[in-house]
Amino acid sequence: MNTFADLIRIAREEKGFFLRQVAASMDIDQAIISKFERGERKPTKDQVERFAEFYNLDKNQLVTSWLSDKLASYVLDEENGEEALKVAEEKVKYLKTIQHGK
Amino acid sequence: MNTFADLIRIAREEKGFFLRQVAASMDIDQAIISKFERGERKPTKDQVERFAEFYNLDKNQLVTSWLSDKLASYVLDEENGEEALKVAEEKVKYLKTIQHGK
DNA sequence: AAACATTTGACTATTTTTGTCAAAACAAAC
DNA sequence: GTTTGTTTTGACAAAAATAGTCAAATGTTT
Repeated sequence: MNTFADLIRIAREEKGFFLRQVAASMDIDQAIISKFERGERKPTKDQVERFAEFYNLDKNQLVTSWLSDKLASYVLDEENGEEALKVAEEKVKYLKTIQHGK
Repeated sequence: MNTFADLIRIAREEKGFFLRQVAASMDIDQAIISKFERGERKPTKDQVERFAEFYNLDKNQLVTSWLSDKLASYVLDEENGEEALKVAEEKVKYLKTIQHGK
């Protein structure tokens, strides 16, 4: 259950990069990357995919981590958050059957 | 597994109101309510709560329906949507334990 | 304290979401 | 088939949320 923030920070430290270097390579302001690594800001999906490529991380895993972070923070202060997440799963399953069988 | 749209449309029809009447009572443009009832637009949380009051519906149930709609449509076209919803549940549970024990 | 890395915060830009309005579409009655 | 009444559509404006930029502040090592 890793956060996106932890995953990219650990990946960077393992490779021994400085923020400045990653920022230059990926063409993203280093202040923003710093915020990504502390979960203060959420990247776009495109950026997530580029991080996966840059650090050679599994793309699906990283996207799932990022997306679940967003969902969790989105519903965290909602009284019905957990219940809504469960119901949403059912709705997604249902909606997908419709899409397929259209 | 009802959508917010269905719930408020059915509630209105049961009470025999016209959009115009609901719009006037709730001070929301009737075009928007029409879109709410077809799921074309999502109301704010405040509006959801006002709908619950206006139609005498269970507030928690209506909010959950609305929130799960939003989550479902949010992840519907994401490859990792369903998995992310599950992971998000775990993250929410975890984050709440932290909040409590702070 | 010098040199270098990271974090913070104020500000702007961009994107997404919401609101307004008038006209178009639909339906029933006559 | 036109009048009356309801709902839907779509173009546009307003507001809110999210993302990006930059310089200064903070932290760390030597």
